[in-house]
Amino acid sequence: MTTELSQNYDPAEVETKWYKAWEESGCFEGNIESKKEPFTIMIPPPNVTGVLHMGHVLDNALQDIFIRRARLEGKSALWFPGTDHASIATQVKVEKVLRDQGTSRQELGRERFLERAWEWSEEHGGAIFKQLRKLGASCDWRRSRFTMDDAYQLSVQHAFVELYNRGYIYRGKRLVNWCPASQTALSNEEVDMRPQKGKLYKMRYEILEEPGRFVEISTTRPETIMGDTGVAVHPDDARYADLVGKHCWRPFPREKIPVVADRAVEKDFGTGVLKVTPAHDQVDFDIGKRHGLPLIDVMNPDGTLNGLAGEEFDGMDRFDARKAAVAKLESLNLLIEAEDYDNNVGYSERAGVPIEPRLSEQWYLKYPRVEEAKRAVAKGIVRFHPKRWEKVYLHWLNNIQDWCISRQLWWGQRIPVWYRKDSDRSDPDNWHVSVEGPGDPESWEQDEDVLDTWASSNLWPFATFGWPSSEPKVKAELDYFYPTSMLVTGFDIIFFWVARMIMSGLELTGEAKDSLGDEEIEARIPFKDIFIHGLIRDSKGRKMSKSLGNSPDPLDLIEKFGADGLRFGIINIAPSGSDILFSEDRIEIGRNFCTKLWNACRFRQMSGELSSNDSLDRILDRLAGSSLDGYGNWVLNRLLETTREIENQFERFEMHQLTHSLYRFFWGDFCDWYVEAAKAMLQSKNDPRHGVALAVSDLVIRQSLQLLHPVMPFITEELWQAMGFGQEGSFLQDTCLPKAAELSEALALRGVVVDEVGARRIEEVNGLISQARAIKAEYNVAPKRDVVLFISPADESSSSIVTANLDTIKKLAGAATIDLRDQVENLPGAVSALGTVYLDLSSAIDVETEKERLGKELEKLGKAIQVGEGKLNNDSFVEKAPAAVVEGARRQLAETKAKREEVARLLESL
RNA sequence: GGGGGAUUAGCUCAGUUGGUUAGAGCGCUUGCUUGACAUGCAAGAGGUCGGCAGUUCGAAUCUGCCAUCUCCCA
Repeated sequence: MTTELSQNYDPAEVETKWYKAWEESGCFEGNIESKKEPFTIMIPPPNVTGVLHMGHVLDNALQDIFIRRARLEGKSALWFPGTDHASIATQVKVEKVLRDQGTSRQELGRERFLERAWEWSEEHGGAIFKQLRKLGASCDWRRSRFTMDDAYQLSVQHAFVELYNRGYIYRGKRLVNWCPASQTALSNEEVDMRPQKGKLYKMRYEILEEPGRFVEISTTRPETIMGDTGVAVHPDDARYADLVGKHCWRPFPREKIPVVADRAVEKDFGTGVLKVTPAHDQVDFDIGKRHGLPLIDVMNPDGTLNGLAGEEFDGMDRFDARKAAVAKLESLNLLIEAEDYDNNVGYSERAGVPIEPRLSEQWYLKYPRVEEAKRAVAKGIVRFHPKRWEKVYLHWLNNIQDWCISRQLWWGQRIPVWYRKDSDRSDPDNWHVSVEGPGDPESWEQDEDVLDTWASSNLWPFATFGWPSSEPKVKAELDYFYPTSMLVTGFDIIFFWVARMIMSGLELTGEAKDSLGDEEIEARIPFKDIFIHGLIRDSKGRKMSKSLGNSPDPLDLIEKFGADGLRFGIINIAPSGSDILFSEDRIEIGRNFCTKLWNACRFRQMSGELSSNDSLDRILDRLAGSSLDGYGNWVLNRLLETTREIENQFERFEMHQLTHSLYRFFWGDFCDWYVEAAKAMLQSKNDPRHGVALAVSDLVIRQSLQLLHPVMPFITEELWQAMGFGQEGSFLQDTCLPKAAELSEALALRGVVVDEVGARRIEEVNGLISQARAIKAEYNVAPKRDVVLFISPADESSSSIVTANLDTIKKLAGAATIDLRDQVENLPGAVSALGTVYLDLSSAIDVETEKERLGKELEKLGKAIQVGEGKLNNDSFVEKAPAAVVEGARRQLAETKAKREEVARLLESL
């Protein structure tokens, strides 16, 4: 079943064709196959209304690579897809639409708003799945889950109730990050610190006990003066020691407030005197607590000031209030100066407005299993790749703070708590917490709030399977697929998501227990390996954003480079660092590599029959009994090396070298050297080496396609079929990728022993060819095959290698004839490990050019000899270094010396 | 203030337990329509591996200090 390859590769056609065939055949479906080892990845669920961006391309290309590799290794692979409801992000978008339509969620009411949100998510949802298919993602689409699915919501409620009953969830009144735009609390992780150009105001408050004496105070937030309930200085600050215990006048509303001493005050900041506004700042809140200062909340939920701020400020926006407060200070002659000041201000990540520390009653989660979560990573039960991210993870866990999980939003999972009607909500006696709700609903009202999105997505690895249902299917699947094999995600959500999944997995996927042993940890963790990749930025290192317009649409890139080209390109530039600088130039390599692959196969098709390719055994049998030529041996040796290299990369999760290994071997070794060398053997069908060259090519191409398939699934599938490697109705991914050791053994079984020493000699032949080409280039001789070369071999064995490969050397160096001679005079020559190669020039040689070239070479060799001799003359090197290293150095030095002698002789002869 | 990371060719980056004369892609220069491929082929220029000290027979690699940049947390 072979097809002739067209002259050009058409990704669009090939990609559509194969994705359809794959999906229809069900080959992406992950099922329990008890004889196979499971390999599971849960997709980091994208926002339901999101569209594919470059970050998704990288993240999902990586997951697909691991999943497809697992299939080739004979595992039962499951890549579980789904989407996240993205509570605040989606609500913000829907509210914007409502605003544009002249209405608001408040006007619609909860029920109708939720209808609109569902409409929105159904209308825009699923788009990203179509895009992921274009990318080639081999997810088990049948299983796709949405965090707002009924079953998933049930899991979330169950988890809440369970954690509540186990004492991890409590209600608390404290300062939260308040978003005045969305009017909800946010967790610390949802707040971005952004540098701001602001003003630092210096003002003065009069001392109550000493009329006429003032204390100078610096602040960036004069609009909160009305909430001041104290003034603080550092206890060691001699300047103000006498003031502690006295009072000063808050200018408006005029009120006496105490001066307290507290270590939280920075002596060197501003005047060293801090106004304390406990209801509007975390530090002030803590100071207020220590000194018993009252809390005065002067702000409304929407960020306007309220009546407590005084009549003139009532209803004023917080930013206007700042100006008004400054003006008022000025009019009271209390403002000393206003200087420019750069500071960091917290912004709501989603709504993009400055957050407001605000006193509020919320639900908190005291994280469960913190100790075990640390132990899981410290002991290597859960492994980060690259490893350094475990430091970031552990550092966060060591400084962990309770998590505010309630959100004053509507789009999301409603908190399963009911309060007795018309009663005090702060009193737990009036609470009902359950999945089912109270038996007499008419006497209760449900908490209006929903849960933080991450409080539902942290159950993703097991809730997707149906946890905590006791259905046999759910149990069997969890038994088989959980813990999942790995997680692939960006470093930016290690806190948001990764750590929280680990803790919830440890707490919820088994019985409630005081502490967990290592074996229990191993059974409960959500995944064993965490592959962390960087974030994609533009070529100047800026974040990709719609407003900058520096974020390319992946679908455009797919159109331009092909999905395979994009995948190869993006993986190729994704190093293990934290940022990935993207530019189109840098992924061209992917498209070019596809073209190369295509053409190499096309050349193979032109070179001979493809009729006996349909199994590895049949190809190997074609090699049985035939003696492998030098280049065949060399390229098979490189094939085995490359296969081994890639095995190691997958074992170690070091993907940054993957494309380099594949590229170097297929392009740099196979195409550039083997195919070119084989052309000599393929010239005549009567050449006994003809069949061997075809069999070697087929073996290399077959194995390469398998190795490349995880990175470039489409083109490899197309070529696999076209080259006759496939069998009717089967796909590349259903085949078994032989390991290097297995392949080597299978070859040996047929009497083909790949020999490394012989391979090294071919490297030397290549070196000689390069030298010949270099001389020709130096003399501007066109690389045609009409020159005459002379070679004087370095020794007997070199002579036989050169002789054995003479037609290849001719072909690759571009020579009509090559004569072996002992000595050659007055011709430009270059020295290689195998001997000296000379270019026969019909005209006289350019002595000056030649002198310069050889002089440079001589200098280089001289330096190398100095280094080598220095080492070997050093007794302690010879004594202490490993014998192999010393031996290597000796051999190297001898070779270099011989070369230098030869170059010196050439120079002399001029 | 606390913690992480980076610094290697013009640019973006490899360099895995320290061991030949430090590599790749892009860019640059030169020459090639060699019947697989100009999305290509060949040759070449370009680096005192941020600085200083230390450990070692041997350091881009390990340790310390310094400098610059960067990210995260407060």
